[in-house]
Amino acid sequence: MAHKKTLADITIIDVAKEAGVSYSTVSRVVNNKSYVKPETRDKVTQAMNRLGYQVNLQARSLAGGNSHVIGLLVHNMSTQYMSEIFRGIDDVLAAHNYELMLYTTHRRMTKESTYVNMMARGLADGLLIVLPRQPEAYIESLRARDFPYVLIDQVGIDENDVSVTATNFQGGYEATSHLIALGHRRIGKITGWMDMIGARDRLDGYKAALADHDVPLDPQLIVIGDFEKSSGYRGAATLLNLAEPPTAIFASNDVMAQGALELLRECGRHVPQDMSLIGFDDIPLAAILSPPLTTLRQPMVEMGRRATQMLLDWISNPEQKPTSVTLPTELVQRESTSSPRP
Amino acid sequence: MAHKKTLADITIIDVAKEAGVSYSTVSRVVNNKSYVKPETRDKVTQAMNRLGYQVNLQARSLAGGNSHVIGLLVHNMSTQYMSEIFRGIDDVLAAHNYELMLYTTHRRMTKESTYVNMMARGLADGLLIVLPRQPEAYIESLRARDFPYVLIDQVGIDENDVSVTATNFQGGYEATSHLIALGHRRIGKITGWMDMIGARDRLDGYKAALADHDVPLDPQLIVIGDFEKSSGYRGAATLLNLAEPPTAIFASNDVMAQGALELLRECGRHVPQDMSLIGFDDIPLAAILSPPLTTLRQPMVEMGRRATQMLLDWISNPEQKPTSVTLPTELVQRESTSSPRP
DNA sequence: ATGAAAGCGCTAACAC
DNA sequence: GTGTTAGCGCTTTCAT
Repeated sequence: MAHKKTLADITIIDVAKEAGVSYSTVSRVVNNKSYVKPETRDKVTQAMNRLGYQVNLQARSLAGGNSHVIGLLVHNMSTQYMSEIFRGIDDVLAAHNYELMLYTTHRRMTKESTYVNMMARGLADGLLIVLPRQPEAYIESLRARDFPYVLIDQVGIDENDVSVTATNFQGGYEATSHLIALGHRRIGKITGWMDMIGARDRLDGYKAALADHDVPLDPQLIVIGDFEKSSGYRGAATLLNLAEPPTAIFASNDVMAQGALELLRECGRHVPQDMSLIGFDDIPLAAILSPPLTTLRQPMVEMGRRATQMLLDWISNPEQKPTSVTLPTELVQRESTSSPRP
Repeated sequence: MAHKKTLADITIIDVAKEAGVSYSTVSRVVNNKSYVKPETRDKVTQAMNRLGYQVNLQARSLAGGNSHVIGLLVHNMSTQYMSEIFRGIDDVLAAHNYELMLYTTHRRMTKESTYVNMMARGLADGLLIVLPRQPEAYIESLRARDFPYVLIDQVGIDENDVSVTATNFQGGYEATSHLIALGHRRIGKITGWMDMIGARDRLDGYKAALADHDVPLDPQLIVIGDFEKSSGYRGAATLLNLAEPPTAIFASNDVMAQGALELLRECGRHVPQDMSLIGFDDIPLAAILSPPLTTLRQPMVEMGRRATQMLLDWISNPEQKPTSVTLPTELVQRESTSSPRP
C-alpha cells in the first residue's frame, strides 16, 4: 500500500455524526437529490465545511454513481494540434468540475481497447476520442453499454457515432482553388494517413477543385504522407525530383508543410517565389514560420470545446444523444503562396 | 447514472467460478502476490483470458490496494515547455502500465489543494507537480500521510521535498557570461515570476556573472516578466525606451524571448546586429524563430522522465524516499547573439 | 423527509 | 497454498 490513510480522511459518516443525521442524508445533500429539509441541509453543509469533507470519487463510482471523470484518448499529446484541442476540452471541463483521465496511445494501438474498457467500467462517465485510427475495435462495446463517447476529428463507423469534425473536403477544395486562382496548374499534394477519413476528404477536395477548374490530375503529384514533419520533408523531395515538378505544394497539415519548407530551404528554393506552399490546421507554428504559412484554419479549440460540451450534456441526460457537428474551415492567407514565376 | 453495467462486466467472482477456485485466489493471481500453485495459477489465467477479465481500478483502490494511477498537476498544458516534460512522463508511465490523471490549474490556484487531497485520498498512488506556485498550501498534508510526490522544476519548502530541477543559477550565469564574452556590457534581463525559485536563480546567475566580470549592475536593465510571451514583448519595449538601452537581452525563457523578438522586429531592430537575444529552455520553437534563438537548454524530457521514475520507485518502495536531483543546463548557440556593433 | 441496510469489486488479514 | 470474511466510502432501494 502506497500510503497510510490518516485521520484526515473524513467520510460521509463523520459528517453524519457531526451533523446528527444518518449518513444517507449526508449523501442526499452532497448529491443534491430528492428533498431534504432546508434546515437539515444547512446543518449538514455546515458540518461538511467544519470538517473539510471531500467526496471519495472511487467509492461513489463503485457504488453506482457518476465518477465525475472523463477519459481522453489521444494519439500523441505533444503536438500543437493536440494542445489546441486540449485547451478547448480543458475549458469546459474546468467549468463543470470534471476530472480528466488522459491516455496516450502512441504506437501501442492494441492497448486502446483495454483502456477504453477500463474507462467504460466505471472509471469514467464518458470518453473523448481524438483522431482514433481503428475505433471499430472498441466502439461496438461502448455502444453495447450505452456509454457516452464523442469522436474528435474523426467520423465514426456510421451515423450512430457522435463526432465533431471540420469541413475537410471543403478545406481541401478551398486550399487547392486558392492555388489555382493564383495561376498554378501543377500542384503537388502531400496527404495524411490514408486510413483516416479526414485525410481522404482533404485529398478528395483537392481532386474536386482540380476537376472543377479543368486542371488535369497527375497521380505523380500526389504523395502519401503521415501527418509527421519528416513525411512532409520527404514528400517535398519526391515532388521536387519529378521530371516536371509542381509550382505549388498543398500539405494536409501544417507540420508536414513545415517539413516541406525545410527541404525547400535546403535545396535553395525560395517560398513562395520558387514554390508556393499551403498547409492545413493553422497551429500557432504556422504564423511563425518564415515565410508565415498560408493555411486552412481548423477551429481546434472550438472542436475540443464543442465535443466536451456535447459529452457532458449526454452524460447528464443519457436519453438525449447529441448530434454530430461539422465546423467550418477557413483560408488564412499569409506569405507562403503567390503566383508562380512566369 | 451515466451507463448501465451490462453482462460484459465480469468480475473477479466470475473468474473464480469459471476456474473453480475462491475469488481471493484470483486476486492473488492478478496481483502476483504470495504463492499460488503454478497449476492453479494457470487455471485462473486461462479463465481470465477466456472471460476477458479486467481489473476494476476503483474497487481495488477502495479496498486499499494501489490505484495504478498517478496524478499530474500542471499550470497549463498547452505550452511547448509542458509538452516536452510530458513526453518524458508519458514515456515511463507507459512502460509501467500506469494511468494518468491530469489536472490543470490555470488561474484557479485555490483549487490546487482540493485536487491534491482528492488524489491523495486514493484516487492516485502518487503525484507529479510541475512548477507549483504555492505548494505550501498542500504539501504539508501530503507529507502528513506519507503520500509520494515529486516536484518538477521547483524545489520544495525544505530538504524533505523530492524534486527534479535544472541548474538555473548556472544557466543564468552561463547565458550572461556568453553575452559578456561577446563584448556586451549593457545586458537587459527579463525575468520570470519572481515567486519561483528557478526564476530567482536565473536572475541571481545573471547578477553573479556581471559581478565576476566587473560589469556594473544597472537595476534599470532588469524588468520583471511572467514567463508569458506578452511580458517579453513589453519587457523589450521598456528596455528599448531606456535613455541608454542595452545591446543584448537575456529573457528567462524562450517564449518571452519570442515576445521580445516580435517587438524588436516591429521597431525595425535587427537581431543580432542591433540587439543580441538569448532565451532559456530550448523548446522546439527556439530553433524555428528567425533568427534561430541562442538559448540555455533545459533537459525537459529528461526531467519528466526522471521525476516519474523516482515517483514510481517511491511508490513501489515506500520506505525508500528518493533524493532530489538537479540536471545540467547547456548553452545552445544559434544565431540570435553576436558581438555588439562597435 | 429521513433512516436502515444491501451491495459495488476488490484487498488483506485470518483461518485452515 | 487456498478459502473465508470483514471492510473500503458511497449510492440506492426500501421502510418508516
